[in-house]
Order: sequence, then C-alpha cells, then structure tokens
Amino acid sequence: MARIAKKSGAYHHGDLRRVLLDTATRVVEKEGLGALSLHALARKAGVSSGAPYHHFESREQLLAAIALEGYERLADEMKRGAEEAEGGAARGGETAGEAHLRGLGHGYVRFALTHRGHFRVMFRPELKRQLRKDTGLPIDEPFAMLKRAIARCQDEGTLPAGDPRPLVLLAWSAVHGASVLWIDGPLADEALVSGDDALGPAVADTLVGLLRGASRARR
Amino acid sequence: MARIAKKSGAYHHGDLRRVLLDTATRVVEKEGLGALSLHALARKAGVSSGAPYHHFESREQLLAAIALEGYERLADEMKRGAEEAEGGAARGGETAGEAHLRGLGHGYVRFALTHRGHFRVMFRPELKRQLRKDTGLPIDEPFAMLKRAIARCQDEGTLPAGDPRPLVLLAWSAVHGASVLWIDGPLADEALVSGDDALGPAVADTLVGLLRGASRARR
DNA sequence: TGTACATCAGTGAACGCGCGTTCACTGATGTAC
DNA sequence: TGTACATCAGTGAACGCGCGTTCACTGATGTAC
Repeated sequence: MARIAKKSGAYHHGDLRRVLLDTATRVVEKEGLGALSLHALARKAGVSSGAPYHHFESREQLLAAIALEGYERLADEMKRGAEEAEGGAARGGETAGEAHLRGLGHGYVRFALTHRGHFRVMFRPELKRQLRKDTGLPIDEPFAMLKRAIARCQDEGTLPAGDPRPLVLLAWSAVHGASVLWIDGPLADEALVSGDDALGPAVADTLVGLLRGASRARR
Repeated sequence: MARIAKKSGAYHHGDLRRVLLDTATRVVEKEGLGALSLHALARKAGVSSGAPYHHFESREQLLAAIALEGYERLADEMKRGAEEAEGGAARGGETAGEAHLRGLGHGYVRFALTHRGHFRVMFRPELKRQLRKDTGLPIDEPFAMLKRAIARCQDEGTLPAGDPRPLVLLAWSAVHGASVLWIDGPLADEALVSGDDALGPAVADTLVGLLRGASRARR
C-alpha cells in the first residue's frame, strides 16, 4: 500500500501526477474502471483526498490523461512491432509490406495485453468528448498506420487494388477483438490460445497468412 | 418517465422483473454500466427502491440475469443469421459451409448492434463468477457454433485441415472486435463503415472471402 | 550569498448526495376446504 | 360459492458509507535583486 516513491516526510511529493496516473492505471487494470475513486486513489498514493485536484481538474480529466498516454504508447508499440517484424528472420515468400502489417498487429495486441489499464480506458465512449477537446482524435495515428500498411501491400501487389476499407476494418477488428476477448476472459476460458505471448502472433500471423493466400488466389 | 406497463393504481405490478430487466438494459446502452443504479432504476420503473429486491438478490445478480438473457439471444441471432445466409441467393462458388459461417458472423454483429445493453454487460469480467454459478459458461454455445462451422468447412475441404483454433480465434476476434469498435465509436469516427446495417456484412463477407481465397491458394 | 516575496503543492475538514441494502409493514392474490 | 389463511410483492423510511469536490490553510520551493 501507498507511499509509492514519496520521500518520507516530504511535504511536496515531487512526482504526484505520475504516481496518480500509474496507480490509477493499476487499479483500473485489476478492478475495473468503476472501482476507481479519487478518494481511494489518494489514499493509495499516501496523500490527502484534495491533493489530486492540484494535478487534475476532475476524475474525468485524470481518465482522459490516462487514455491519451495510452494512445501514444499504442503508436509506439505498433512501430516497434513493425520494426521487429521487418528486421526479423525472413519468412518464406513474405514481402516487406506484409511483415510490416504483421508487426503492427502484433504490436497492437502486445500493447493491449501489457497496458490493460490504459487499454480499458482508451475506448470508453463517455471520455470521448474530453479527449477530443484536449487532443483531437488520438486514435487517428494508430489507425493511419494500419491504413498505410494496407495501402503499401496494395502498392506492392500483395493485396489486390481496390477499396482498402474492408481490409482495414477486418485487420483492426481482429487485433482489437482478440485483445478484448483475451483481457475480459472468454478466450482464455475456451483455451484457444496458450498464453499472453501467443495471442499477438496467433492473430497477426493468421490474418496476414490469409491475406497472402487470398491475394495469391486472385492473381 | 416511468410507469412502463404498470396498470395505474395496481399495487402488484404484474411484470416488474421484466420491466426492470428492460429498463436496466436501456440505461446501460445509453449511459453505460457505471450509470446504472437500483435506486434510479426503481424510480424509472415507478416503484419504490426496495421493490427490485423481491426479484433480484443484488445489483450484481440483476446484471447477471441481463447477461444470461444476452447469451441466449446471441445464440438465437447467430442461428437466424446462418439460416438466412444458407437460404439466401446462392453466391458464386460459395459452399453451404461457407454461407453458414458467414451467416453466423453476420448474426453475431447484428446481435451486438441491436442489443447493445446486453452486449456491454455480457463480457464484464467482474460478473463471471456470478454467471458461472448460475449457468456454467454461457458463452460456450455461441463459441461452439463457430467451432462447428469451421470444422464443417474443413470437412468440406473449403478450409485446409489441421488445427482449427487459429481460424476460430480470427473469426471470433473479427466479429467481436468490429462490434465493440462500432459500439464504442472509433469505427464510426474513422468512417470505415457507412452504418449499422453495413457492418455485419462488411466484416463477415470479407472474412469468409479471405478464407475462401486462402484455401483455394493452397490447393 | 542572503533576503523578500510569489507561487506551488500539499493538508485536513467539511459539504451534500446518491448509493446498495434492510426492515417492519400491508395490500393483493392464490389455495384448501 | 364463500371463507380462512398463507404467501407474494409491494411501500416507505431508514442505515451507514464512500464519493467528487471545495476551501481556507500552510509549509516548501523558486526567483529577483
């Protein structure tokens, strides 16, 4: 409990904002958004219940800050996934564009599973207005990465030309759905996947594998 | 507000349990699970705040009842979707198994979009214990339908034999992800799909189309 | 380096509120004979 | 068909609680000269 990183006896905390964000994220991950209260949060951080208001105007704005951070890290994780996939051992017949797409998907799922608190908060519709006010549409960047990756495969000829939207829809839905179903439990209950680390590759590899097969069939 | 279906002046309500379930589902759909309180619910139904306790032991059990109802209706909607797809106009080169699978996916998404309150509640991890106590694992039936459909395609030869789990994972993830992304807003923000009715076909058709193409490529 | 002062980031007490739940009650309904 | 009685499904008042938020305050920190 509590006093995370607080120099004992210090009046000023030093990094309360950071501690609040981290603690809140952990609470959301473990007990859900409904279980997050500023009173309890302040208690866990070892400060009085008024203290958080020096860093966030309201509970809603604290959540929006978590969501925003999440979107930034999601984009980072997708980039990292893509770099790893492109830099990794070549897979038989896979083009650079396909590897890129696979890596983005893998990164998406990996982000979701390693940042469950963020992920839970990011897609809450009731936060959208607040988020938009702060930063426009923060999902735009991850979404644009997916779109570009699919366009690139079309340019390469590994995906058929034409309206890319159904493919973007399917790809996003697949990685998002897998993440949600895993985090919320049903996937694990049904023993479809062996563990955290297996999910991202399982869904991204299968998806890209299908896209490749389908495009080959059309040629 | 309120007094839904309550014979005015009646002391006994007649169907309070049903009214509570329906009202709660509507509240969850419009304002989210966090916004649902038994006090407010009773107010909307036109009864005193103690009345719901003659029908549900607790708030949690009311939610579990909504979830259970949702799982039953999900299975119904998937069956209906499959029947429609199999009975509809033949699509060039599509086998019965493929049409069946496509229909299940379509039904899944259609259920989610027309029962948003139910859908939101069904996958809440904090309800799982309650649900399991009441009824085992209610997601089993919809899941089994998907599994059978894919096995059928494998038997037909329209999907390659081998471990079906990656394909089940992808199919479930895709329809679930599309539903969630649509309901929560991001899909609509990015204009990937034109409207409610277009989503189910868009994701199910694309998915089955890919599976077909991929299997053809392997032969 | 020392001092005066503004600002920052805490405290802790308090507010009103709606919540989940309980309880003794009572009117309405169903059943046995 | 009528009566006695058990049970069902409401009422309405009350409980203690934790919540989000505010506020006057004060100690710590940073800055100008």
